[in-house]
Amino acid sequence: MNKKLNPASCAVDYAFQRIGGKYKGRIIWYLNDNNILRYGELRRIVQGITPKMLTQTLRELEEDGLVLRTVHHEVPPRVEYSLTETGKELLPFINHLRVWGEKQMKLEGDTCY
Amino acid sequence: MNKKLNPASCAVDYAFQRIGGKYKGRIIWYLNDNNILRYGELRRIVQGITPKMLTQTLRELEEDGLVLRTVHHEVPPRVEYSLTETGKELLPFINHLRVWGEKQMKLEGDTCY
DNA sequence: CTGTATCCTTATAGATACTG
DNA sequence: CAGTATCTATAAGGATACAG
Repeated sequence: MNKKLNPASCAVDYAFQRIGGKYKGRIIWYLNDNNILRYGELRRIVQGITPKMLTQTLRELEEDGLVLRTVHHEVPPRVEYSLTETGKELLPFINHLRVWGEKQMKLEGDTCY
Repeated sequence: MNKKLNPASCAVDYAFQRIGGKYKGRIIWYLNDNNILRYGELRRIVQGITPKMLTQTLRELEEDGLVLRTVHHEVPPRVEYSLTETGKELLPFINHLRVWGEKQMKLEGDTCY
């Protein structure tokens, strides 16, 4: 352990850790094109996600500098999420991956549930 | 459950499932540029991986059509792994992700261990 | 509305020994 | 050389109730 990986492999691992996980890709994708979404909107759009996972995922994305969290101190409270510039830099790749995924799914006859 | 996701989010999830996991990104990256690597070579290069995980990961990549496994029936046995055309289509994505990761690591002052 | 807290289940990965 | 098998540990995710 604690052996030095070569820089290339290390960065690949690093990036996957930052955008891996069950919901991060989807959330980044939903926030594309300067979408600004509220907590409740994300909760509906990211179907099946529990509040715990949504909060946890958003916090990680925020700590990693990919997502901006804006709190409006109103009653009832309003919290909006959007992509940072760093997060937006990932959009072309997410999109590339999405296109690849769609192609693969067609080849395999898979459907989305 | 069993609700239909919209196609875009579905494909993103699909793709992440296919290339997620702790070692898949690295292995795909190591097999770039038409590299052909033997089991033992991968075992050395993917530092810290156990034979169980290496085999498991390679099998999944093979089943997903990203990696080609070629068995040479010799003594001692020789098994070579390479990227399929489908797998090669992911290289730009992996590479961009790697560049992004390197940039982020520099910003944060992270190092590779 | 936007979360937390707690407990529980499942998925993923690691250690180690062994085989054709 | 290229794996398997078995067991264990840890991480990730899910269910549910509740709070500011």
